Amino acid sequence: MILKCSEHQCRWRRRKEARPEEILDAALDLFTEKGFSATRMADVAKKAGVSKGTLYLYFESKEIIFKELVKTMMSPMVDEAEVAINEFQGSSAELLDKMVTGWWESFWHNKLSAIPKLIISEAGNFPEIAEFYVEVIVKRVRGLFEDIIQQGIDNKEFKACNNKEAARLLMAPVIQANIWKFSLKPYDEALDEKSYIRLHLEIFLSGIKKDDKHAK
Amino acid sequence: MILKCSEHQCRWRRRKEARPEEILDAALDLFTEKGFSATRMADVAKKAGVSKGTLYLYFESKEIIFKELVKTMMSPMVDEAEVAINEFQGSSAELLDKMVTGWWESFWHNKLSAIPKLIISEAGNFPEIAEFYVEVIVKRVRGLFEDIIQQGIDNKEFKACNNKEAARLLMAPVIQANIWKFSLKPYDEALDEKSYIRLHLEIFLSGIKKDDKHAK
DNA sequence: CTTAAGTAACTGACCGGTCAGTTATTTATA
DNA sequence: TATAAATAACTGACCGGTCAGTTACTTAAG
Repeated sequence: MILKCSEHQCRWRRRKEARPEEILDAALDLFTEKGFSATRMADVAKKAGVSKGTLYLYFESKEIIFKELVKTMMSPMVDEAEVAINEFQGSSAELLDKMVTGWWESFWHNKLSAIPKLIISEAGNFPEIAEFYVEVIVKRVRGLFEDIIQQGIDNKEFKACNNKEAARLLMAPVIQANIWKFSLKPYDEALDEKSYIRLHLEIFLSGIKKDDKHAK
Repeated sequence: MILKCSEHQCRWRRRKEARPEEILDAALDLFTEKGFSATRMADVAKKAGVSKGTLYLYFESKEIIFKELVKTMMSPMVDEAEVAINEFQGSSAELLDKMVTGWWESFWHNKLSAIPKLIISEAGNFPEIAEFYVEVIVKRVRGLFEDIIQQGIDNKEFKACNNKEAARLLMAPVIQANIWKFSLKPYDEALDEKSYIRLHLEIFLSGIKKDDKHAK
């Protein structure tokens, strides 16, 4: 019988397939905890259960690891949002509500929610990553909201207004809370995020909807 | 006649009084441009027109310089806001409008507006600074808005709602735009900030005001 | 089946460069 | 001259990335 290393005691195993994801996972955890610059490749290696040299067998550089995180792990989330919108039946207000509540919920509980704060923190020193993130994530997500709002304006559900500005305004409290979660939250007063978002939607939707025609 | 250095050519002059502010100014510029960690003390020294050693005659460490920036330059802005509120005559909605527009305007054009993004970026690695900032700036500013909103609720101008959440919601788009300005702006679509804030106030105030009693 | 030759995944000591902070020395000024 | 202010050379720790060598696994000949 052939005895593989896995059935013996051995210093390491060959696991070519599993390494990249394990390395990305370890990197995300450490980037989240310490930020990109302050994360040491030695620590990533240790957390991923490999040696430092192995990291460079799979990724050219620290920066490439960061970029790969955005590319391979975040983009799929936007795809999901797109699908959800296309399948939706109902008013624009209901769709916005569903999107914000849904996106919020799924994003808030996902490890990846640390990425926006990371990108913002490091944008100055890694312009390429920031540019990539804006093109691939920011503009796309915002575009979804812009379209829904424009639709609401067209069908007289919402007041006439600049839909691009409105989309940013709709997202701002969500993004703001997300960034806060990964920066000042430990030092600040607690916040009930669900209740916060519910109030946001109440105020925002009430503010953007056409006045009832019987109102003064 | 005694000829002072200033009247000769000389390698340097004694300027004990002027140094601290010049150093803080130089540091703020570089922190804004590169972030805290990526800023080199040698560059701060060069920009301030002194040698690296001189920095340490006036400040114990790089971190202390950062902390001092917040302490001596940002706090006075909160004082101003407090005064403006106390002097104001008018409705709560008008006061909120004035505060957001005014705070926005003055902050947006001030060098110090780079500090929030800096703090958020470095909060993980410099908890002491983050804690200090939250206590001295964040809670105080938010408190001002909380009070105005509560007043509006009490005098039936606003709907009953959680004033702490509402205060955060009012500030979120402003802070969000401020952070964006110092991170993703160079890579993102342009934004007319004045118009953006005007729309925010329209939607928010319209959303939080008590419904007209003749409305359905 | 056994095993020796071959391959590629993996390791970890090391290197070159960087940078916050220190100190021996020089210079401006009272 | 005395000394406070400022300099510039220096130190030592740190870290991203490299590479010569090691080991797990594969394969093919016997």
